[in-house]
Amino acid sequence: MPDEQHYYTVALLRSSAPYLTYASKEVLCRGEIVVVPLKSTEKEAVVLEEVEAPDFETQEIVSVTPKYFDETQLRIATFVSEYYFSSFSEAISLFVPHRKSESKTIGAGALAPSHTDTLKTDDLILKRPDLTPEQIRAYEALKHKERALLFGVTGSGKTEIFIARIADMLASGKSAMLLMPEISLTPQMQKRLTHYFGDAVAIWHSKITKKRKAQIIEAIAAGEVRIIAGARSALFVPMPKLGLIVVDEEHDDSYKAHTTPRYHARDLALYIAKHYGAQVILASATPSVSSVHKYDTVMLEKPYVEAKKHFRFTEGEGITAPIVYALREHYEEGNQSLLFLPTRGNFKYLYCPACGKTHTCPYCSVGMALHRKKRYLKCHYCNFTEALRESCAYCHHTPLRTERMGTQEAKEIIENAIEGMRVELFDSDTITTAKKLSDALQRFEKRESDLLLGTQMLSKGHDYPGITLSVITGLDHIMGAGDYRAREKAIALLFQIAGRSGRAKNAEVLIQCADPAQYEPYLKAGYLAFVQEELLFREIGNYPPFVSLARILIAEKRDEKAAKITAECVEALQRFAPDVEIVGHGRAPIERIAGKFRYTILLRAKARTKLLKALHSIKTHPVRIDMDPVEFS
DNA sequence: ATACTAATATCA
DNA sequence: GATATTAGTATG
Repeated sequence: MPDEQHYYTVALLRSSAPYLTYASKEVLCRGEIVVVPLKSTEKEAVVLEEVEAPDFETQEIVSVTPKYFDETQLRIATFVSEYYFSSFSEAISLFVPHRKSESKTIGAGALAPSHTDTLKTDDLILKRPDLTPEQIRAYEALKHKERALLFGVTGSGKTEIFIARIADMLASGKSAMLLMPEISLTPQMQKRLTHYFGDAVAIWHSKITKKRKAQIIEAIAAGEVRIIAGARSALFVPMPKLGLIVVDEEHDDSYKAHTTPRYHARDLALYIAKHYGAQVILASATPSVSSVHKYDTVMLEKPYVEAKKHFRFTEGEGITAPIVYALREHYEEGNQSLLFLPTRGNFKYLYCPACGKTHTCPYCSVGMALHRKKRYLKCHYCNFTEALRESCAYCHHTPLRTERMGTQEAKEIIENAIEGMRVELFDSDTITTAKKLSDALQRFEKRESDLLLGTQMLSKGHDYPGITLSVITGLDHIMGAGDYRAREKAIALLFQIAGRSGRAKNAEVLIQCADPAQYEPYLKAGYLAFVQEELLFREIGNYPPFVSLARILIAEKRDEKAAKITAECVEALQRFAPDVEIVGHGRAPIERIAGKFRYTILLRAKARTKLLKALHSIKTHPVRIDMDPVEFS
């Protein structure tokens, strides 16, 4: 083997360059990661296949690393690149490579996962949760299903059920994966998992250090770590003998990646599980409309504590008198409350009362958010920042007013209105680190604060004990977003926030909206009743899960160029009618971001394959393709 | 992706 | 006319 010259096509990692061919004296295996010279630098690349000597000049690979992707990873990456329209390189770069073990030599056959039978079952702490009769019923119902949706209201004990299934995996020598939508949810879950499984649990997400990740990979290979739990990226950790993937809070849109490849971690989990013969459990108190339609639902009905909830409605915008009254009432009774402000309404904008203009970003067609504390204006989309101005840029009128309610402003209003009330801000501006999160929650738990005031973050599954009042404002903004998922988003949020209160005692939920009739029926009938009704609308209106959608985004510096590309794509796509329908095309809701003019085309098709075929025909145009979009701005 | 090159705008 | 900025192209 030593002196012969071999040639291999490779895919550069973290690059969209085409496959390149390099020479090697050594025999290389498909999937091995090598270092290759490119221009004047060196890059990591994955070996694809051996080829005949090409008719152009080739360079020698620099070195072979001890890392490799297995055949399954390569195949899943191929699927991801084709379905989500990325290069193969971008798709394979999602995966965490295996490490070659010392004992194995390089050569054909050496790259199969080398640790299929090295899992340690003997010295493992194997505690199981005690399940209630209702939990046992649900556990038995989903035990033998290849995939299932576990539906249970907040506090019904879903977690114990999938922990029981994880215990089953460990007992039978398999491993398990648990996905959560947010990094901020991992500490709580880690605590619970560690209680049952000790060091067999590892947490994985983008904030885990390189060094720690290397340790984890080592521990997985040694069979010590058997459960990987974390955010989206945990899905790409190589787990030998994978038997189960749990997707907790499966309805959460955070599972959709917002950089290429724009995969949906829940959907991809189902695809990956099929390759490994693993079970999938999707869990949520507000399951997605699509999942209810697609998968067998296992219900978990009885909450531990049967709390009575009283729902009340109020009109208006921002912090109104009825909201203050309710907060004061609960405060004076010595209870704690929670107040939700919508993320959209969370930004204050500079607004001129004389000419009516909003101060917009010079590069984007959006208002610039006002950060009053630091006295500057910032664009939410491109991060352009400028000093706060006193007079209107257009008509020089002074003073300027602020529009919409921010958390900071709401806090001040409430603190001024209610003597002594201690408000804990709980939004992504304030809660920037894990420490700040746990501190805030701890202060609340120790009753050093009386009100949790925040945005979207409040709807995620953190544990807030002792809340007797939940106030939800700005639901109409979400309901009015105008895309096909607006109703689902609004109703799910309502149920999530409502579920945060009254875990321990009877509670009140105050909902600020224009039209209670849009919400009230479901509060009585339950979330699944809403989903069933929504499914009827979706079927009639031709929306997912009855069709597949794709969104094409065109963003160019020159408006005419963007318009031209859009028109060309529309023309090319029209040839695929009636299999593929152009739902609409034109300027994007946010017309300009970072100086680029934006257009979108929305496509719909009954057959996914037809949709993919149409989209692959326009791949040559400079466009971004978003399959199964969850955002439409 | 990114280094390199051609094209075009900017400036003394 | 030289230089800075941008757009386009090939990379093995």
